[in-house]
Amino acid sequence: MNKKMTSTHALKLKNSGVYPTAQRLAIADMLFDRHQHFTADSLQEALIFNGIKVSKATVYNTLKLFVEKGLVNELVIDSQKCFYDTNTSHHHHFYNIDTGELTDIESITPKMLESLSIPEGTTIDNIDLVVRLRNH
Amino acid sequence: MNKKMTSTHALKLKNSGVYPTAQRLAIADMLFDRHQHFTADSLQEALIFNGIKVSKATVYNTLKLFVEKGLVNELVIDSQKCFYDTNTSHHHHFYNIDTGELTDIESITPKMLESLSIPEGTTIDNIDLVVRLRNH
DNA sequence: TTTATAGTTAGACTTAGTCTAAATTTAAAC
DNA sequence: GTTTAAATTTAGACTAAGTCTAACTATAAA
Repeated sequence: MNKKMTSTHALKLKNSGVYPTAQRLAIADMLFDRHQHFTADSLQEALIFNGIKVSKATVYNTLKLFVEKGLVNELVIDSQKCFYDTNTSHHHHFYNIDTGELTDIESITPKMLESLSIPEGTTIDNIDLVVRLRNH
Repeated sequence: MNKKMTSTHALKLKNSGVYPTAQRLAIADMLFDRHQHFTADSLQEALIFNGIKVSKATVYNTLKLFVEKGLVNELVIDSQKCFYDTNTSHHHHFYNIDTGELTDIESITPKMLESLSIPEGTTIDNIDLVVRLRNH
């Protein structure tokens, strides 16, 4: 498993113009095998749990770099901490404020918004739509 | 101006089940005369600028209370700080990540999303749609 | 007036994230 | 292989937003 995966990830980094250092590869290995949501903190914990020691500064630097290069997306879901998503396709989110659970709403269209079907046992607290602009 | 306004705001607080203390009224006077976007910090600065001394704890407590009572809305626009909005009607936002400018998109319908007209001189960086759920 | 309750306060504390300057790694040149 | 230069990583100090606590103050009710 590891040999092949690692080289795949190394290639993925190189193709995005990211020099594949040991730490970046360790982080890529943690993230890119499946789509997932995580925070800087949860990522570092997972690394440490797997015996990989990476400093906080490197975790933050690497995430910033991966976001710049389009390898992960930044999610503004909570005002207190930043979430990341390895699913970089255009999609949206359910966020359960009681459980903290974050799940994808794949390929929503404006029409679907009208009759959005939500997970069982939950009610909508609010819907936030934020259009982030840049000056050009 | 002040006598009438103050009593209007006192009434507004009472109607929402908020006991109108001096500090809460001072905050209500700052906020409710017009719809506006603000942070806990900018609110406290504005109060101090107007010679009204209110502690940080009270600013946070009061905002939490006002949110609970539906007098202001909490906006998750930025992962670093919480924005508030005195416009509690259902609407969405443009957020200019270069200037920090936050403006309303009033009464957007799913259909309007398809052909959203954005402010001159800007491009869309991303659109985040978050559906916040509660367990019931 | 007293007493109980609610609200306010300063400042210590927490948490997420940034910054800095030194140490390490790597690539390239010799 | 060594040396050198550039990029990366690191620990830990620092910042900013927000929470907590325990003392103090104001208010309401008896």
